Amino acid sequence: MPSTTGQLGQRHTRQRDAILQAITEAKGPVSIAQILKRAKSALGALGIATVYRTLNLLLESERIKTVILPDGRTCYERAGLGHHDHFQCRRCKNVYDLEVCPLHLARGTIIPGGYVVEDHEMTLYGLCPGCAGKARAVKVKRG
Amino acid sequence: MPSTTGQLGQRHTRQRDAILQAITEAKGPVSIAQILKRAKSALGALGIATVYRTLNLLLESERIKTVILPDGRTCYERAGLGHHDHFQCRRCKNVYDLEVCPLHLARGTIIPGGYVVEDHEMTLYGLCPGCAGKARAVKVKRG
DNA sequence: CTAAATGCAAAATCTTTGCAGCCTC
DNA sequence: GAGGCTGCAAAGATTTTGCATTTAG
Repeated sequence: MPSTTGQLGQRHTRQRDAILQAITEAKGPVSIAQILKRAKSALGALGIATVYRTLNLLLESERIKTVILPDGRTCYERAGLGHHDHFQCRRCKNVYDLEVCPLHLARGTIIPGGYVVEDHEMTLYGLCPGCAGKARAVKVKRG
Repeated sequence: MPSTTGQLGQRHTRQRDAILQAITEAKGPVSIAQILKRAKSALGALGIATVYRTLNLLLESERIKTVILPDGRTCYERAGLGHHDHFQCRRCKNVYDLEVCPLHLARGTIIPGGYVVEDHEMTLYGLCPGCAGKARAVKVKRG
């Protein structure tokens, strides 16, 4: 008799643990390569097919979301964070989640051109706190 | 003796014409598939490899730019338009260039979290003027 | 034990490249 | 006419799928 738990026959494995952890531990969206690297270091070995299959499972069960950055990198982040924009540092290339949305535009606002705005996705660029500090230090050193 | 015109031996062909035209005529970024379809209808036949090669040439000579939308679609638009955001209609799925940037944030502003903002890329979502009109008409019809 | 998950390798996509023939200039 | 351009098909890169083996429950 088939299971009726509604769990769609999902099992708990070391691989799935490590993959989900690699995503949830990050401060922002992470790429497949980053996920594979992190999870591999925790497991020793891990097939790329398992990563893709697990990501698709996590996407279907809405525990993670896909984030495609403007540079084309496909990344993943945990779901349920609510709306937030992203920030990519030009120096260290890391991507961070922003806590505040700098765009103040109410849902339904009509902007020039006659577009009715419902939503947006944005990536900001510049220097993250760490790299901004380093850049300042270099300037001071140089005089 | 090799050419010294600096033109890197670029020739004017029907194919390149049609491809560039497909991009410059659009109201916003267009995908490879759209470019191929439009250019093909103007030429009769066109190899996909020629499209890719021509796009890379146009990118190198900075006559077009790549735009990767948050849904992962790789599109192209003509260069030299200056900063602008994009708007994707949720109804007709078309992507338009916006004339005004709704984000008022000066270069160098430090936002919560300590990030120094230099720049941004944004895609807004909602209804384009045409689809907003149709949506209104449907509502009226229904009472 | 049983069915699901993994890992390999093969398949399916999308993009790039090599090469023979074609077309600008 | 010569060299760049095109189109085909083969090669790469990335993601998905099939199948035998392993493993969770």
